[in-house]
Amino acid sequence: MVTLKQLAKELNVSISTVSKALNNSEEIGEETVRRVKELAELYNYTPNKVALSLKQNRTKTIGVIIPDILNHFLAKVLFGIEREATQRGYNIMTCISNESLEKEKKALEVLANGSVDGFILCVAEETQIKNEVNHFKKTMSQGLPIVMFDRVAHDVFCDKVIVDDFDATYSATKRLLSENRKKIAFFSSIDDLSVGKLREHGYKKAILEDANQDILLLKVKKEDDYQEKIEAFFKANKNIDGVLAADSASGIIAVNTALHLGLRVPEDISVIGFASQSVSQHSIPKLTTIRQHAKQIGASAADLLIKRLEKRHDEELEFKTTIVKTSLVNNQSTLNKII
Amino acid sequence: MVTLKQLAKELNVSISTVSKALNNSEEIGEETVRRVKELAELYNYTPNKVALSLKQNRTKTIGVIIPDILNHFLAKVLFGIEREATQRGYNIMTCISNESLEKEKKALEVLANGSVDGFILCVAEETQIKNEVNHFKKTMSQGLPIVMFDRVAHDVFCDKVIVDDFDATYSATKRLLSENRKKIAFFSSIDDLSVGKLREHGYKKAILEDANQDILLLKVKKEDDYQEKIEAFFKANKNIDGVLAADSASGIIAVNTALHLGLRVPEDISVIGFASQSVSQHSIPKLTTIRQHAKQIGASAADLLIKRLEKRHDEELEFKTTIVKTSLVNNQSTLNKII
DNA sequence: GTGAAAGCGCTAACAA
DNA sequence: TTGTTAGCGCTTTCAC
Repeated sequence: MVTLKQLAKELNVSISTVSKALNNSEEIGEETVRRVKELAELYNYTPNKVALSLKQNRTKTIGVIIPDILNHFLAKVLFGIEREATQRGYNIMTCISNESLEKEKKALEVLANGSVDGFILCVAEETQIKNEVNHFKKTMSQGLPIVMFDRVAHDVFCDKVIVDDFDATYSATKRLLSENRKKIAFFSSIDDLSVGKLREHGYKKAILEDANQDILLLKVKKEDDYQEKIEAFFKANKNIDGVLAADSASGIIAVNTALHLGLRVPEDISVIGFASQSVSQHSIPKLTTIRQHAKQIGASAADLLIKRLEKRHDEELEFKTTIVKTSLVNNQSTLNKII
Repeated sequence: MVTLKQLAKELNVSISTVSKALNNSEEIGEETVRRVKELAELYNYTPNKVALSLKQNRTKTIGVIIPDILNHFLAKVLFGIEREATQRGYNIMTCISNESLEKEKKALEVLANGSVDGFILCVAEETQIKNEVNHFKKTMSQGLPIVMFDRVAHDVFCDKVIVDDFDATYSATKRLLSENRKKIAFFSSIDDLSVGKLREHGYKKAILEDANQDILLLKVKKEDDYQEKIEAFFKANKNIDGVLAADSASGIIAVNTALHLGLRVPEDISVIGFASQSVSQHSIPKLTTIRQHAKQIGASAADLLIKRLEKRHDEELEFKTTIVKTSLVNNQSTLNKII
């Protein structure tokens, strides 16, 4: 990499003259500016990012901590973050916590040494289970803002971007009820997560308060064979005519299992799941899905953080919680709406 | 962040003493070392990463350029890269090229200003179509090593990690032939990619040279409705009894479509696809899949790059191409092997 | 055993 | 209009 020093030497001017010329300072003569810019162009000069960061005490880099990059929703949020950040001149450093509290702490520490200006993160499962928040507070007290998305720690005051999980499953369940379904089950492999709990509550509210039916839960563990579990559940609970699936896999597998058992979808049984567009094609009929608008969640999170990073120092900025509404994409695993 | 300066002031010693004490230099007295370390501990001192980078002229950061983070295979490679890098004390800056040559160039430029010590990347689709390689060469000539994985540019001399795509589809096709299949089709939505071409060649070789059957290709575009296309293809080409799917979606959809059309899988038709473990569960029977060991690909790529970054300056290191062998996971969408 | 000083590449206040 | 200087935080050589 060519430096200001080298340009200065070659042009027989001082370093600061070169610097000012390149930054279009009014101070420098037209002719000099021209000469400097020409040589800079020729040598493909770009300011050294590290030196700039040191000088300006900010890196224009955002630390992103994701629990699981293989989760399609989280990957999509990352995509949204990256796009928004890039557009606004920020880079992202990505760490994967693997749902582990220890790794999450480590990632915060490693990046809080001047590498990044702030964090966007989704709280790890273990962290949520243990309800640990000190590492977040500590990081923020060091002057590094945090934006949490999807799974958030309620006891931490920071910007947040969340999904209306409760409303989403509440309305989806009502949707199944409007098809006159009498025995609606709820499948989940994420009942340890804050969002998993919210989704379950939405279902329960609709079932108990609006329909006076019984709750019917299937909780699957990540290491289970979903197909086996779901098939066994269908066999143990006859006449299930509706399924609401809280995670991305069990909706598709529910449809395929129902078909496998000779049921007609959606005539005999109606299924709604949380899934991406691509995964919703993995069943015939295609799965009716709750879309979370992951990209927009990512973009909003990046926007909130960058706004905070770029506010004037004297300016106060209240912590904000943005709710990104889900939408229901009607495919063929449900009937046309009746009510 | 507390700095050496502040510690020095508080301890009434010089900055260099503090620095040396913290770095366990022999020069400094035992007692001083103790005092310094105590205060550093108390204030939670960590060296400023940016200052270190500037001083040492290396960032311990790897730039990763991924064409599509929503592609499960690529996300998994990223996972492997991140893990290996973290273990070895490196951070990663992630950019997404979105399969665009322009963005790929931009990402290289943006990060080649001192932000990273080297790159790991998978060539964008547009770049492969236009066969453009100058931006890679330019980056390398600036002293930034590149490691390419999966889709590589053959005209660029650098470290590479690739999959044995040709062998994988060749053997998979032979596997179908060994089940005595007489009409084997090849589904692909990635025939623009280097790996897509290799996979097609592997299939063709087995069909033409080993079986003397006819080639039967279905090429799907990303924006197509896969279900429609595949169903139409099955209807237009009766008696297909084997499918080899080159991308991650069409295998699953092939199984589900076959079932939907009343065929028995694997009795009437046998299907093999490229897919992850989780996606292979999206059909009943589960899809027999070619596993690419994405995590290991990522880990190998990171290893190659870090080795190069950490070699002594006088040391020569030849460019290396690592081939990560695929393996076939036998699920129930194929018969038990006959031959 | 400890400290002063230089320097990594850059910007900006101040001097000329 | 241009140059000198200080300083961001750190390591390291060289004096003391």
